[in-house]
Amino acid sequence: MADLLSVAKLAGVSRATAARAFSSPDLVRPATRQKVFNAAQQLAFRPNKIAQQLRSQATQMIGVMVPSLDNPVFAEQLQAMEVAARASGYSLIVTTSEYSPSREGDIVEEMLRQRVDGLVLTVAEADNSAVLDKLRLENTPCLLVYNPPGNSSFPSIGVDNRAASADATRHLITLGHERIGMVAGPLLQSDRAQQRFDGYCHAMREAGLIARPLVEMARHTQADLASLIPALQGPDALSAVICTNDLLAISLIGELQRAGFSVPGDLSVMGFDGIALGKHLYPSLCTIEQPRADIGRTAVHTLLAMIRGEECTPTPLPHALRQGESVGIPTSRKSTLSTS
Amino acid sequence: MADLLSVAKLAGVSRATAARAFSSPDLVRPATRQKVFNAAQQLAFRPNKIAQQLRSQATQMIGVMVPSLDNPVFAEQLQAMEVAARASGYSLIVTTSEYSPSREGDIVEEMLRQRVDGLVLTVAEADNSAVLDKLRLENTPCLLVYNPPGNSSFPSIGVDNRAASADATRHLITLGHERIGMVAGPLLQSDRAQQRFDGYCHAMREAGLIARPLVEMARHTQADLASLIPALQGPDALSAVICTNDLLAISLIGELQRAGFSVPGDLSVMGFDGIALGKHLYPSLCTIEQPRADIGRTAVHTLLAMIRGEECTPTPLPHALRQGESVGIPTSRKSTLSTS
DNA sequence: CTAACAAATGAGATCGATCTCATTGCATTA
DNA sequence: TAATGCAATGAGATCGATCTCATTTGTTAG
Repeated sequence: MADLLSVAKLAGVSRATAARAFSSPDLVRPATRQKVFNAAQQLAFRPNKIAQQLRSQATQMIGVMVPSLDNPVFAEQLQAMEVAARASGYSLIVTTSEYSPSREGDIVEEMLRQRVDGLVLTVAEADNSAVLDKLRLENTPCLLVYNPPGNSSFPSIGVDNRAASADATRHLITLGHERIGMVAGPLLQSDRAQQRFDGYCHAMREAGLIARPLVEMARHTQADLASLIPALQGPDALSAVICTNDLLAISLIGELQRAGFSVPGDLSVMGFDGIALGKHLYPSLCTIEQPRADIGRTAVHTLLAMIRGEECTPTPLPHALRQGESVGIPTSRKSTLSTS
Repeated sequence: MADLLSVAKLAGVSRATAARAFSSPDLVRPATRQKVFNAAQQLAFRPNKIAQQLRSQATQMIGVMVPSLDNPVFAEQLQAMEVAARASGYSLIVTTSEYSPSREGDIVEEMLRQRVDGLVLTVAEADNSAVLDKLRLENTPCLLVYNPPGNSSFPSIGVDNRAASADATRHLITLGHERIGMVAGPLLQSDRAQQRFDGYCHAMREAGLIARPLVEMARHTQADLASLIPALQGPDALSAVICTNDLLAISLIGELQRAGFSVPGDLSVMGFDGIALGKHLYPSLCTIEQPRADIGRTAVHTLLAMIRGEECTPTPLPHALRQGESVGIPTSRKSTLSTS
């Protein structure tokens, strides 16, 4: 590959002049400039970013780590990040931790060696994370996404999980539900799940209702109906559940229907995340919508500000309740209404 | 950040020895090695990949371009690629073209400047692509994913779209469907959609049935029922449709159900891609499963082989028909069966 | 005890672009 | 014509790691 030196030679100028022709054209006489450009064209010169990065001590690269791209929440966030980064001249190095804290460490170390200008991470547990402990000692700007701000001492982009979950719960309560449960993946799989459970408990208590224990599924994004069945029977049977993520909710709805239950007839189901697909299902998924694209964009812009050396204290982004057909009026209430 | 030189100084050795302590430890006397390691530890030395890359003329980075991460097909492929790449010591620079050929050009140029060791691309149209024309003149290894091999002269990883689509069609024909249609996004949005239509036409003709014209939806992954309604009415009403991708199929099913149609009662719907979610819906999505993770892994391994200088002529990966509840026996046939 | 050879280490160049500082060139003015 | 000044250009150092080649140290045999 042709380098600047060969371009300079062909143009009959020094490296310095050739470099200037590109980076500060007005410092070079038009005739000279043209000679350089012609030579560059002829040799198919392509500037070497590696050399620029070494010289300038900046890579214009952002390191991104998400748990998994198999979950549309992260993929959709990443899509927005990529567009925003590119618009600012930055590239993304994308990695996935597969929810494994040990991999988190290796990945971040690798990115630091690559001298990324900044990091955007979604870690398993922000409050108890070896990676973050290490990063606190570094001076590479670092931003969390989806992880609740907590004590991690890193700026964080995302919604207020606790409030959002409480809103979801209140929505069900307003519709007349009283026996509401929460369904999650393996316990404490993520700090967000924990916060969402807190929000649920809070809203239940607030309404004078009793919060049920978390119903744990074996997998993070796939429901096994058997674990839930007990809670759907007897006098205390749930009339509604909130799932800690949309994929879980969608698969739960599928399982319920396949088993002959009606949604929302027999059970109202809410999700959490607001992945795009949810809108197009039937019944459409009632869920808490996290502004995924907005989160991605904001993350990039906030990180770029940090890289520029500005102080940043991001505020939580607004969540929204997305109405959907997967939630209805509880059966008991319906009969009450019809007989009144 | 501490560099090798300061480590060398602190250890009281030359740069060369310090470097050797890391890259070829057996060339350095154990005692010296230890001195270097101690100094490195003390200064929190972290090797600078940029310098290594400049020196070695290799980045251990793969440039990846997909149309959009909003479609789980690409996200799931990318997830597998990332894991495979990391396992081989490579990192991914991830970009999205948003289905825009002009952006494809900018993105690839940017990656070439970054001196990625190789490229994995999914382009809009492989047979008529400005980017690929340019890349043919470069010597950066390049691999296509999902794009049919065609005349692009680049190795390509993916399934045989034509055969897969024909298989889907035959599946419906075997069940007794005769009035089968195909639903796609905006025409020729991608070469794959075209091939899938070809396969459908082929299988129809083969069975002595008439292939219907493609039903085009305004958007690539979202169905608008109105465009399809005409084809569902009259004596020639369709009994089954194949969608060119799963998202389209899922949203079509939702729209149909919402409008009071039964799936598969009134219309059988097949998808194409095999995204994970399809299995958990009710009705579960009958679809052609592309081995997305396998495609991602194979892409990485094939590209690495190309980078090593090996010749590669990848063969299409096997697709599979995934049975699902969204497809059933046609009503007419059902009555025939029950009366016989 | 020293020649001969191997092991260990160091000096300096290299990868490609860019920055600083010095120098040349040209024009304007006294 | 010579002096002053700015515009244009070049020489060389720099970023950090590594490779080649030369040199030194250490070891063993004669």
